[in-house]
Amino acid sequence: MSYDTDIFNALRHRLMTNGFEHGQKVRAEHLRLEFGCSASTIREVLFRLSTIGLVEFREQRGFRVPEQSRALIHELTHLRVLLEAEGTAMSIRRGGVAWEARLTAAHHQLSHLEMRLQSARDTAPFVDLWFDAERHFHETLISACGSDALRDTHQQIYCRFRQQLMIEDRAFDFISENIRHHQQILDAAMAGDEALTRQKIHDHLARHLITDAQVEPA
Amino acid sequence: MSYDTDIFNALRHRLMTNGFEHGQKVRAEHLRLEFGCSASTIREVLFRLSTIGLVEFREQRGFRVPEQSRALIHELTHLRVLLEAEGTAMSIRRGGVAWEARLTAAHHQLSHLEMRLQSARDTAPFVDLWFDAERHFHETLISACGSDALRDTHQQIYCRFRQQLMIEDRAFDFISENIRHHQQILDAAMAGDEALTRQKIHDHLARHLITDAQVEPA
DNA sequence: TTATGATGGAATTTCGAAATTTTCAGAGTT
DNA sequence: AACTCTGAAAATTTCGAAATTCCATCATAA
Repeated sequence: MSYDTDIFNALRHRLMTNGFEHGQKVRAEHLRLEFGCSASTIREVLFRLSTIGLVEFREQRGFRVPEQSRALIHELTHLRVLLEAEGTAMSIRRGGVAWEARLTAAHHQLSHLEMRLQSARDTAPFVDLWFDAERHFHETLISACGSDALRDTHQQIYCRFRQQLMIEDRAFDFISENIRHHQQILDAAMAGDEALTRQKIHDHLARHLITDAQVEPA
Repeated sequence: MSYDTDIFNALRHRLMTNGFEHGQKVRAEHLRLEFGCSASTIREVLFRLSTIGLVEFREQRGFRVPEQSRALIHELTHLRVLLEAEGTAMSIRRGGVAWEARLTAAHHQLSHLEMRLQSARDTAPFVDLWFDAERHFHETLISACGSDALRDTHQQIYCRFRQQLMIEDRAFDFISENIRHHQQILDAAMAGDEALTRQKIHDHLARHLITDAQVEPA
């Protein structure tokens, strides 16, 4: 495995979880020391991350983590619903039993974790696990869509979405809501009901959308 | 303007038009000589292009232009329809007169060019102009959608779509069809009919989709 | 003839440093 | 107090070269 790809994945993960603060400058010089490689290598990785929007690049002023923004969260959520609903509908049509099995497994793992989270006193040690399980469930939803392009695009948007939410969003505040949503998505998908599945995916993410009421508060 | 960005745009344009053949290796060493910069600079740019899918990267084996593939064209078309129809519907809702004016202007330029193309003996000198006009029209369609994230994503997909089509697709073979399609999209959008506009955008791109009949030819 | 392995040239990846630009703290001015 | 200037420190961008890895060619052997 090459250096480049390792560092890319490490930084991507850190940017999606809580390794950086929004708006913080990402100093290539510091990362160079941390990873023990040269500035060029770090720079390559940061450019790659900037192309998918995980860091912003300004000439002569380096890279920085995008600011958190309600409007951007709304945009990314909208795109996620669009891509995820479409991909899941395609999976329903062409996934077959193998996909249903994988989806059931992914949901089982996720819901098991969420149950434990619900009754845990200290949720901190679960955060990383939950993060992976939730992502795996949503990736599995679209995994049988048959379009790598759609999956890649969805992954880009999902990464940015997570990055935007990470600090504000306390996963545990909405655990019981999430459990219900995930169950509904699973049920609708297993029943082969495309329209209902689309609806449930939308409902699951709807709280991140800005409604007209919020834009123009009477 | 920095070197990096210049080279990035130059290569992106070349990859979208006809500067490279599908599957061809992109030798950083050669580009280094051509652009008169160092290998690292070229490498940075190629990594950025690889992140959006315009070149493929394999460790220790450099970069190459993606192969042309019917399946990929189908996937990219599908995504384009999804994003462009959604973005245009949003533009219809919130674009207002300013957007209508811009769209009319973009369409006028495009159709004027297509008329001349239709009657031209040698179409070669028009290709670049048509390329820009067509892209401008489609970008204008979604320009008032209010979501930078959607616009960025659409642009990525559009670039890859163009790259896949460039060699196979002889623009002039479908000029009269395109003229009709563009007119229908414009009319539906100006009439404020979201559903019809979505339909017309789909129809416009439908010939790049693989139908069931093609997949399983009796 | 086919397969295997060696070899040299070409392309890649990474590095460290030089050149350029920004940033920031503090001195001086209005 | 607010503003500008200045110079040093820090960060960036680019470069050229060293180290590594691939690839085509050819020689050798089964």
